[in-house]
Amino acid sequence: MSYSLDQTFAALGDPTRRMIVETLSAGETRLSDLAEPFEMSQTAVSKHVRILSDAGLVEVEKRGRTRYCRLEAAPMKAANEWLSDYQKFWTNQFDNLGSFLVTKGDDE
Amino acid sequence: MSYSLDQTFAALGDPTRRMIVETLSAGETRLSDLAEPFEMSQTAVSKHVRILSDAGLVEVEKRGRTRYCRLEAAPMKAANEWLSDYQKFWTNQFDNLGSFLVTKGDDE
DNA sequence: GATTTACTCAACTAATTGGTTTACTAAAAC
DNA sequence: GTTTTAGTAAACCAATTAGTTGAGTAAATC
Repeated sequence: MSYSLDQTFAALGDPTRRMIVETLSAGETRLSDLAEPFEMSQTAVSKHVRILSDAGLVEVEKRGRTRYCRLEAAPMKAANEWLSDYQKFWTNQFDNLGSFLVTKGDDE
Repeated sequence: MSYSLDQTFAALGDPTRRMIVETLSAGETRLSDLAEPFEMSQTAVSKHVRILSDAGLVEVEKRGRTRYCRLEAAPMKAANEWLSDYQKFWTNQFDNLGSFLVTKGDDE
């Protein structure tokens, strides 16, 4: 139910794996089709998918001889929420001295 | 100006570094003070800060013999936006078949 | 039933990571 | 001016990562 932010962030810190996630956002995809666009062996892509599935970001289902992969976005929610806590630091550029506290409750 | 998502996500995929970010969100902190709560050498913490600063997440300023660290949240914005693209996959639990396209434009 | 397809598993390699210690520099304090 | 403080830099180590190849299995096709 709760996957670690460690695994989620680390899994997403690789361009191949983010590409896989992007592909899967279009819908369920066969492992071999996932691997096709990459210039690396299917074994390598399979390992990436394994890391994503260990992180809870991908579900792999075996039907016949084929592995179907689909996105499981739940862990991304936690990552997104963790990041959102820092939104105040990038929306306005405060002087990074905690001065944002003063503006708490203001409307624009 | 644009730091890589690779570096941002990878940097945040470590609990020590996320703790450092959390600490820095309270305001500028000396490197030695950052290191204090961790059960590892200051050198190790210094390396973590280096990774955060390479990722653009932390600015280090030398004043006298002391290094002052402060949060630079800008790269987190990009990471947050990347994640937000997948929000539709965790807000309602669609059957991961792209069926959300049908509901585009619905209210609630 | 032989062949092809879609994979996994195991073994290996090179590079990176996360940590250590020891030695050094530079600023501050005594 | 000696000592302490705050830090870096270099060398090292063990574990992990990102890839490879080669062999094997199980399902589909011919």
